[in-house]
Amino acid sequence: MDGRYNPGEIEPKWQAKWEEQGAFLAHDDSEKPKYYCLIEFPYPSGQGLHIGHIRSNTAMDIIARKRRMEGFDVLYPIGWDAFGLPTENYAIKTGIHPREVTRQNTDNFRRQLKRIGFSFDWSREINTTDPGYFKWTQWIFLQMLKKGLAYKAKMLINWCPSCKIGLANEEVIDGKCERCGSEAEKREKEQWMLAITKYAERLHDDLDTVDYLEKIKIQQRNWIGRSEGAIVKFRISNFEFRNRSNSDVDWIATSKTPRNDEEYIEVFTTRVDTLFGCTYVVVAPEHALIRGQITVNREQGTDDFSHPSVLNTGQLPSGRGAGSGEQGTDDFSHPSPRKAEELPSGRGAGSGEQIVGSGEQGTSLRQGYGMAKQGTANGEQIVGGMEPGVGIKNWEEVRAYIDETKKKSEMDRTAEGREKTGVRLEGIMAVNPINGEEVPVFVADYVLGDYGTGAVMAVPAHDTRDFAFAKKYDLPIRNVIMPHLIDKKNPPREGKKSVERNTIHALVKNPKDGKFLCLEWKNHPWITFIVGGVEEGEDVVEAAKREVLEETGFSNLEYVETLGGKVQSEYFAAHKDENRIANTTAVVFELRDETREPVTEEEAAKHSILWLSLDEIRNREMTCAELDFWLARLEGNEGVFIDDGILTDSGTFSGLSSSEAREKISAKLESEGNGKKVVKYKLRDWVFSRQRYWGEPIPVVHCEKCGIVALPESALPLELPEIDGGYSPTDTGESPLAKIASWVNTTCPTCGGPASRETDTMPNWAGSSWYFLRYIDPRNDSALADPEKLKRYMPVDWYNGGMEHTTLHLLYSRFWNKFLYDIGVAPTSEPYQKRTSHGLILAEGGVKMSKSKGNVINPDDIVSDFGADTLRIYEMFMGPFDQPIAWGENGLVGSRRFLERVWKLQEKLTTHNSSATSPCADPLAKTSGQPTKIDRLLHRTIVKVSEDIEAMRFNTAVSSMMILVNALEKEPSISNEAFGIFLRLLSPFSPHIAEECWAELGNTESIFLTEWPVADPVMLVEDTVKIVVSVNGKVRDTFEASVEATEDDLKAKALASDKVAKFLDGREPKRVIIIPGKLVNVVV
RNA sequence: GGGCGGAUGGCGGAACUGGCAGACGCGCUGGACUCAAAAUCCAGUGAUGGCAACAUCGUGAGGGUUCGACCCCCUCUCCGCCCACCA
Repeated sequence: MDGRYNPGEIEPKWQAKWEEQGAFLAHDDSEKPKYYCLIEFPYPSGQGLHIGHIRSNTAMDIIARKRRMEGFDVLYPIGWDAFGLPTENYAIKTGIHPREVTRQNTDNFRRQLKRIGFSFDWSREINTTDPGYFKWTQWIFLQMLKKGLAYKAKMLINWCPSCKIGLANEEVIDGKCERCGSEAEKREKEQWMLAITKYAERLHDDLDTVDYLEKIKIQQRNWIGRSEGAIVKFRISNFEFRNRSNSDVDWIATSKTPRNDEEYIEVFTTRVDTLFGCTYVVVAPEHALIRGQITVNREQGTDDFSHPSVLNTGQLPSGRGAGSGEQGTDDFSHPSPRKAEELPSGRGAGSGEQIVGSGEQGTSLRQGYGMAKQGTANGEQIVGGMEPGVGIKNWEEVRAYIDETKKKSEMDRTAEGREKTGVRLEGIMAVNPINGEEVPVFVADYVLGDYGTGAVMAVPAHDTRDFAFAKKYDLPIRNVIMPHLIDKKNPPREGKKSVERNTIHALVKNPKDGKFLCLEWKNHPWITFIVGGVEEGEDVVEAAKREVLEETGFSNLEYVETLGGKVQSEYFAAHKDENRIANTTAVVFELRDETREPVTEEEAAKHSILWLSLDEIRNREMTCAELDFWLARLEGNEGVFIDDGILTDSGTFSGLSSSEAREKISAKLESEGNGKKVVKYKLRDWVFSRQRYWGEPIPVVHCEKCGIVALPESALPLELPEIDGGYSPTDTGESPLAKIASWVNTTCPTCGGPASRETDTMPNWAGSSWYFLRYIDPRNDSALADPEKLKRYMPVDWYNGGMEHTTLHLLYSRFWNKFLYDIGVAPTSEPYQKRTSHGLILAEGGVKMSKSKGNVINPDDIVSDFGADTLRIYEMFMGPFDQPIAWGENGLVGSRRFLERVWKLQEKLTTHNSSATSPCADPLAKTSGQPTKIDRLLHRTIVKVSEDIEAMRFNTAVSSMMILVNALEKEPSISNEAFGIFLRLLSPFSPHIAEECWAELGNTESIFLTEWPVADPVMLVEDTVKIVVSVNGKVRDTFEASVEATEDDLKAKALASDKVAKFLDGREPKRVIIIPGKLVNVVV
């Protein structure tokens, strides 16, 4: 060692050596077990490497380096997710070819990453824009097309009328075009779709087989949105057929359902237990019943119930002529894309895409439309059928409503407090199959056309949305679920008989002072409202009035309201010596005057009258289990009870719990052909088209004769044509590719006739959906990757990335991998064994770093000023890895000082630079003799650092190394062995300084070829421990004790303490709690 | 509205499974070195009271469980992220 720590000198030196030695290459033929570390490959933006990239890359670099030292052959690859909007926009602005921009940016990123000293296998670098790469992206698309997972459908896209281009969702800010600020519109366009919904169940269930952070699993599950429920068929009465004749298809013949004059609305519900409370039915504006339009490409393949979501008569053959007989027959409990040969047709609307602003950090896996926006139109083509509004008498009004809905922007539909609107369909009624009751039918936009069946049974008593709608349109509210309570004060007693009764609580208010009439019982310590039973067939209000009169004599009451539905409570009725199951209705009255009739002596003997204000009721011990419900409802929290409970007024199902009732009611419906249990997913198919230049061309042509024809695999890669100048999309919203006639016009691979190329390109999620496979065999020209190599490396053992990618990217890539697994390409069903996430690095002040704010930190500056090792260790030390953290320069100084101190430790080495052989071959070499304090600390540090790395607690790992260095500094001398062990612990964090010091120790071999230190158990055993003595839980003293000290020893020693004696103050300890090895607590 | 996460000194953050709150780092204060400064080193650093030993208080607020609570339970406030009329 010569003098000062100079990272500017040693860092490039070691980087060059490692590269020269191929130190971090993965070996396909290695004997060692493999370990595949993956980070999300960056989008090479013009802004250069973000400080956040360094944090996540360093974390995985630490794991990769540790794994190598643990004897694994590690694959830690890197590449570029280089298709994407910023590059394209830059090209539009400057006219520079995106390929050139990409080249410059990747060069810069590569240079920056290499300066940090990451142990990437650079020989496997990939780039999604490289034809040798996207050849296989296109190939996968063709396989999906073959298996019927890729299809075309009409979709709404965001459209800027001023810029005349389609906008990705992230380009629409608050409903406006990001660039020009004009209001974005929706425009219908035919789009390529990928049927990810066919994999919904497996994507959901297989999460059980992988080791992802729980929060990631939760997000994935929520996104997939599995819900169990039931389809219920409501027959439409008064339905009038019209206009069958003008259909150009024989829909009757192709309709799978036996035709009769009954038509149905099918609703999806998760709460079939509330079916008796249904007082109307609502269909979405998009629903076929009111569109009255027959559509194709609807639903098929995405639903797992036996009937389509619209009128049975609406069924028509799909556009491909496959016949709608197929429709609905797919059973997706075991989806097998291998079998799915038909083009599944467009269930058009997609789910809400969320673009999660990841800033420039994290990775580029961030663009595109993602899954389609919710609430957009179904991909439908009108081919004939009924005329609009069949059977609907107020069709004009209905159509006006629908038109209005269409005009509403996405914003309006979700903003403005979401007041519910709708129109009743006059002339038709729906029949509730469980009780034969006719209920009205509405169209309302609070029902979504693309979820479930596009129709709901409305149960206002038990659904807040239905409730709001029912209130507004004055529809009946029927309570059929009772909350269930057990009275805690008088719980039911075992062995007593149970009696179920309908009861009332009368809440009688005196308008003079606002107080309520209560009863104070004489033989029991009770205060109650006026309580009583409801006679068979008696009206609850009448019953309540009667009870008030009988018990108190007040006779002139005005009925105010009934407080929601019944509440069931179980309690022990001491005055009757029996358990009661009381189904209680609360009725509110006001006194018109204080007229009182005489009360029988018997009643008068039982209780006396008490007037209590609401506050008193709340504070006094009322004997009323239902009190909380009554108070809430009195205060205007209307009686919508949305939880599970006990059924009431539900025919033979009354008395069942909600969950029992769901089973039994759906079983009954199914046995009668009126419904069945189903599972639904919120997940929508993936909109896969972009009207952009800088993406993978979709490798199909449109032939006048043959329709959509896939390119043969031999024609791949289909490369982008050169464009002079304009990379802007066309005025029509088509991709810029559409402008290049020489490229568009081609011949059909099937018939040789004229054909035009598809001009849409793929979203840049495409390239990132399978890149982890390509790393394994990145130069293979004849296959996506060699199957043997795939088998060696897959699955990815550890994949770390940002939470912003847990829904879209993670789901897309799992989907593609599963598809590739199904067609025999990928060796594992799940691509990633383990997934963790990092927190973002924010700018100082906790805001996002952005060019416009001028608060972007350039890693080059930090490396120049402090060194890569300092930057790395600081980013690990600054805070918990999984939490967002604000950047601050302050801590950097401390990290640099730490490395300086490490450097200086070399001066204390006992055998400085004296040996050419490796003095630290065996990490446990020096465990003989009496372990010193330093030995023990060293070995504890080995344990701490090892464990912390595995748990990604890098901050505390660094802290424990600092503690060790602080202690080593105080030693007069340090053994080479001890220092060597420490260097190995440090090496994954700050590899250059560790390697340099290691070489200075006289080692000729890289520190990364040594083994990861293992702690000697002997060194971890302490012979004395510090025992804390507390009195009443407050620490008063401590003492050293042997680890073998018995409880009695500890107790005696603790009680002998002067300080304890002082706090005992002569009193005898009541109790002494002894936790061996830790503390003694004296209780007085 | 729903889900997830968070709140600890002047600051970033520690605290295993309920057992000495504030590790480690930054900053600050004092000292050493220096003509001086930087760098480095040493000591101190939660608040309050006290010359001090020491005592009391203290982990967003309020309750509870416990011998003992940053940690578990209940209620609430605030912050972040994600989703959001999903039947």
